[in-house]
Amino acid sequence: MRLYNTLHRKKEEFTPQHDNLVNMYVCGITAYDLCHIGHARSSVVFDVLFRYLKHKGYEVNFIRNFTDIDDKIIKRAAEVGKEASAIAEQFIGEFYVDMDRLAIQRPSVEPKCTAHIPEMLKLTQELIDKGYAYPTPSGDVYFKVRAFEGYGKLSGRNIDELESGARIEPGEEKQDPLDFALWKGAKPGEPFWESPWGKGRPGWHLECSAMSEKYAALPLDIHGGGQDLSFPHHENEIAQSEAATGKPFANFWVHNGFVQINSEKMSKSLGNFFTIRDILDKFLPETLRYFLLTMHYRSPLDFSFDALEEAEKGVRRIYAALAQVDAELAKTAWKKSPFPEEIDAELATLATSFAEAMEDDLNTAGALGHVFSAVRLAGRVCEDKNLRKSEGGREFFLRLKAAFKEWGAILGIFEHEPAAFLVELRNNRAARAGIDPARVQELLDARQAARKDKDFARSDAIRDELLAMRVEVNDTPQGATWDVA
RNA sequence: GGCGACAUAGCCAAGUGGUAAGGCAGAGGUCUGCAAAACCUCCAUUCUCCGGUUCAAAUCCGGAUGUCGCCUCCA
Repeated sequence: MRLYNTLHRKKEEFTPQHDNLVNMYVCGITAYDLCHIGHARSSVVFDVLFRYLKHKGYEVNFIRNFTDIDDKIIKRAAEVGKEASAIAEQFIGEFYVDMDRLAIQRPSVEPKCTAHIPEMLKLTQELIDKGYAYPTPSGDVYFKVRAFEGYGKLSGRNIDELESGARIEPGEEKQDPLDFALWKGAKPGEPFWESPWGKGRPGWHLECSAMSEKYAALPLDIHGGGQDLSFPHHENEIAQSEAATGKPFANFWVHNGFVQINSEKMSKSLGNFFTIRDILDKFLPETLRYFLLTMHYRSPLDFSFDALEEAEKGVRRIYAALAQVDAELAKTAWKKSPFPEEIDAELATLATSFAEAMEDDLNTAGALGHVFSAVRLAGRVCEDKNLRKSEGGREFFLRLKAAFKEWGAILGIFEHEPAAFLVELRNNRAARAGIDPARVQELLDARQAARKDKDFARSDAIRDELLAMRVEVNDTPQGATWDVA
């Protein structure tokens, strides 16, 4: 497959170095608060990459860390009067709740920063020994950025440009404003670990370098994360790891684009901030996941509840088609009438196109276009009396279901039982619209009675009443169903 | 100020040299007691603008305009 490599700013053919094994490291969360929709995007993107690589037959060693000690965690802990470790544990738990709802598969390894202090001390010592780092009197250890040739190669910056923006904060003992902390001496009251340089804790960038090296043979095949992490975090990881090992750190750098609100970056200060729970209070996880996949992973994605509602309609249409296919397959008698080869051929073409889209830098938006073509194809067969009753039609339906099963496993959607999912989706929409399903059923029963008596005036009056509640009635041979208009 | 990304229909969005996927919305039709859903048909001679390269450009190059991001913690 082809993947966009931030390091070279172009798409490149992806091949792992060790035969069939893919080593993939993705920066995980800092556990100090609930996850927001940006975390959802990043998680979904790399989950799809993980699923797709496995689908292609690779053995994927997927490492995703937890930053469980950090300034923000300490600050939060102080605010609520808890231990930093308790805060981290709490929000790691909340993280899993959100990830599970979004059908994010668990990575192969999920190392925590605090469980790898010895590895980080060792790496820091190595960097000091090789002249890439220095301790300060107050117990900090800094990485000497100018000692590392190639600093800036990922983010496309040169060191002198960076110099102009950097400054030394009061109290810091850096030799150069560009230098960054590998180890931070503990301030009074802060959690700490013993080190050769005194009590302290690791700097944020260090953990990813130390844990990558521990859980994978460097260089990594893929290193991923949000676009904002490319500088300085990923740049610093490269500096640390390459300075220490003398080997390239990662062959492919993959960065997902940002979630924006009204074309602006989401941030707490702007007040345009949504947690995953804010969304899932109103919409099904499937809807959010589908929405996130309708745009290419590198593009900025504008989030709004209106856009989510539009995505929801797409999800509904796909499941409606799958439910109809299931209904057809539930029949027992099949005719020997001929089934056009073109339809089977078209399905095969769509499967190829889907694969091509995924091969081309994980183009899920393009792939979903082909999914809809399959939906229309299914509709065409379901619509045709002869086709849907034929032996060939039955085989077509089975092949279509198999295709959806495969696509669903890659994208992490379409995996629910269609009829049950449609009811769940409708109830979700009804709850949002403030509709009482029991009241709807009452009116539906009354309407059914009127229809039985051919009292269409009364039947239509009831339907108007329902419509006023935003309930849309759909008469089928099996009785009336409803949805939110 | 430095670096970078993006600009495709009413809206969302694929498409990186061969003549504009898909979704939502909209129009007409089939079906229906009438509807709805589903299905069929239609809906960008054109890809922000101006130049250039090429037999051929939404795609490559140069310029302009606009939007956003990074340069500080950030998915």
